[in-house]
Amino acid sequence: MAKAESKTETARRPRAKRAPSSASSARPRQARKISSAKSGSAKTETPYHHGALREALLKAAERILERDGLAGLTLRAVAREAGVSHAAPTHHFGDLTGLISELAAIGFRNFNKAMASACDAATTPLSRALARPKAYVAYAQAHPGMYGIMFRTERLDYSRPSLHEAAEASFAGLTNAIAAMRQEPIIGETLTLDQAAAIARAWSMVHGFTMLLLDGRLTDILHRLPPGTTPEQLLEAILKSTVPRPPGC
Amino acid sequence: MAKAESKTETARRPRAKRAPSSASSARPRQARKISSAKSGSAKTETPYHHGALREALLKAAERILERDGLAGLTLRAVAREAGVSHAAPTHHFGDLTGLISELAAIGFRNFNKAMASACDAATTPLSRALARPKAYVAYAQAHPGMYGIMFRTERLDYSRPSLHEAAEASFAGLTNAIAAMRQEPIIGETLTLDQAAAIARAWSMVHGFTMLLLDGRLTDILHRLPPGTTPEQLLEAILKSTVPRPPGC
DNA sequence: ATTTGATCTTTACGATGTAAAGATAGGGAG
DNA sequence: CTCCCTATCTTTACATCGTAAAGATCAAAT
Repeated sequence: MAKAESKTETARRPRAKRAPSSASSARPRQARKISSAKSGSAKTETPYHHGALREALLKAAERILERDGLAGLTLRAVAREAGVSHAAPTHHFGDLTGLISELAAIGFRNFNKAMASACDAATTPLSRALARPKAYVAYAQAHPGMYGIMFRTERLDYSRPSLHEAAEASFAGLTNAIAAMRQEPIIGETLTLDQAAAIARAWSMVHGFTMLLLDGRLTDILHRLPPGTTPEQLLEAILKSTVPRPPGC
Repeated sequence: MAKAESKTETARRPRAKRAPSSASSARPRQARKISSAKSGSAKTETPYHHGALREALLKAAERILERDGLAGLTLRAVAREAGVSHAAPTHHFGDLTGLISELAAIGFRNFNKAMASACDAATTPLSRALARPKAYVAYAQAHPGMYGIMFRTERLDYSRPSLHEAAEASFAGLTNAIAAMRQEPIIGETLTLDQAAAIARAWSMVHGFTMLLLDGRLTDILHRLPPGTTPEQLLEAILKSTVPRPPGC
């Protein structure tokens, strides 16, 4: 650990220890109150002392995740990035698990949105069938840290409604896509073994491919293909050899 | 963190600070020197002061991994379990990454052994085709902590020869199995897109299935199947709908 | 205007990884 | 046989982390 951060974490912010009314708008924090440079427009976008911290922390966490990766995402780092004390997040998320879960929920929502819009944009049946898994992998490649949060779980609290709903929506989208592809809607809560196998197979394959790709375990395979072959091409080759399954056979 | 371990880590072992020859065989350590209760058989299995620590640490790490899971596997916990000071592992593994990598190498070797013997035991072509993936998932279910170490990487140093070789052997086994199944041996270092797709698809599917299963993300699907359906049955259904691929079609 | 309660900061504690310096033998050089 | 050398292990120290508890601060309600 230790990332050459120096600065012994104590005495970071001057904070004007004992001066209740020194310069009226002394603005003790610096990283807050940035939007609406003009004074209040009767809407108080950032309520000065509190209110926007929760969103600010989530934004900061996402920024850290994209900049420093999963290892850099600590409670204290998030607080530092947001310009507040290291214990501030506690009141909003309770826990590191809480913050990560809430962040993962955001990730799932964006993830679902990306897949849905990719599906909508497709025209031919074949492209429709390929659109979802391709969007899946594309999202993971574009946001590896977020995908790691979402799936390399361990520290995720699914009892939180936001996370539960977002992840559930993701699973429902997959299930519906498979059902639509097989022209065999799902009845009630039960599944036939065939249906379950189709769903689990599709999910396993795409998830496994994504994990192996992000972990760099497919580079050997890619290097043994004609130079310049992209992961997307490999994925497409995999999908095309699996997806069709014409009624016969 | 904190697992109710109390004991402030200082002043753990009496160690007989200043008594060079108090009772001759004072046995300062307790967790070492256990084999060969009879005195030395001219072979000195455990060289009294050093030598077997490396293996002891790896054993301790594996024990912790199976008992407390991935979160409990820390350098200090391993040292504690082995009955040595918390800095002792440094000299043998250099790093937490070093220890985990070495442990993962052992895991890969056992993993490969399990799959190979499962393959050898199979008789019919169909069972041969199913044996490897089933053994794959079975190993992961039996040793989830170890599988996590091996694949939920992040802290793995593939430049270590032991890990590199063991993981490479695992990949080679998969590749050979696919090649044998397609009756189309691989020529040289290059792969056709079809071959690469077959390999990547097989690996992605089994790995993805395993991850989702270990993370509990397949329980919903399993609960919507006839009660009592096991993960193995689901896996078999998935494989049977994928593997055959008869020459036509 | 005073109190109240939510929000944020300080302070503190145990745990972790890692580095550096001190102790301890096992084994060779003289 | 004695003495030193080197690998091995222990102590000590430090920065960081998550988390809990107590103090400060401000918006708003009474």
